[in-house]
Amino acid sequence: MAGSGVLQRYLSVGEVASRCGIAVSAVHFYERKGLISSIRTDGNQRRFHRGVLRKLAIIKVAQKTGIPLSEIAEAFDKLPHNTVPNAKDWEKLSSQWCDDLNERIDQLTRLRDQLGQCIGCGCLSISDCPLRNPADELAKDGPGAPLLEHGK
Amino acid sequence: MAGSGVLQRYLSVGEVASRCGIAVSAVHFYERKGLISSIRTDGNQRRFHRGVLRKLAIIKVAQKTGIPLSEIAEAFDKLPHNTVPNAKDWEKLSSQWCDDLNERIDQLTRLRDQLGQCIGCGCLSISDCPLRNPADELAKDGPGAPLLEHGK
DNA sequence: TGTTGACCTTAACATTAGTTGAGGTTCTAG
DNA sequence: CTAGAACCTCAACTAATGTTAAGGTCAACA
Repeated sequence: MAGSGVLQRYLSVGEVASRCGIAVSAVHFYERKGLISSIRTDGNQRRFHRGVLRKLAIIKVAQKTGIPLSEIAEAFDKLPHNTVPNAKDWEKLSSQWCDDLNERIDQLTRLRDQLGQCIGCGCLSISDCPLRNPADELAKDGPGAPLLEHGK
Repeated sequence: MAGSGVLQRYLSVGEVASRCGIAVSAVHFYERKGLISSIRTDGNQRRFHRGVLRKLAIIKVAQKTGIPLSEIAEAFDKLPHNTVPNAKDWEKLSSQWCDDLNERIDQLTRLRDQLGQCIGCGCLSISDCPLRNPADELAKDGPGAPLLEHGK
């Protein structure tokens, strides 16, 4: 085990991976993308500060909400200090992502309602739907699908 | 213009693309993936039955709900007849996808609530969070991230 | 008939988020 | 000290969803 003190100061890549429930290759990947960082031993092996666990936990949550890694990296970069995110940082990040999440939920909810309406009205399938031009001669009005723009 | 009768029976790929608001390359792509089909002119150009517009509208909606193309293709394949989806088909497809959508919304909602809780409790950032082992010595209990499993 | 825009195929590229394998080095336990 | 586990790099591959480019053909209008 790397650095097996009573209170380990540094973690090997394998330890980080297993403690976070992700693959070693994913840890490497996140480091390449600049999301986390490490120092090296004399033998060129990575050693991670334990704060990386918090970062990885944050990454996992953000990913679940649908935030791409690039944005997560950006958010990390914008933190005032370049160490481990503290409580205040986390609050900032998470409430921002919570907003994003709410917006995505709203979008999907609107879509669901629209879909529900369209199941009833049959606008996708029946030619006399108010939104669908009867003989499709609306086409000359220009491109773009006039369908399913109910709620819009 | 291809087949310029008073009531066009067949559409060229460009017409289909512009009427659906998608790129020609996307139409080709969907055909390669088996989602739509066409016949050919003597000169080897595609001609699409107008029903393809309905199919493409359905594809667009399904994609918005997060259904991958492979599943859309599967759903199309399972339709009893192999022509254009009719009202009943559409109802079946859309209500199924509506269920999927609802589930995704529920998932995201649970995540949001969890995130909201964690903003307050600070479990990701503060070491005395009930879910976070104080000195991280819980690690020997095996791999896996113990964080953010509140609502689970 | 000539020109031009729309079309054809095939292959390569782009993006996101990683995984897998080859070939070689380091670390740790016995 | 040595075997084997864990680590290293680099390149290639996966999957989904398309786009772009190259090189060639077709068709419609004047």
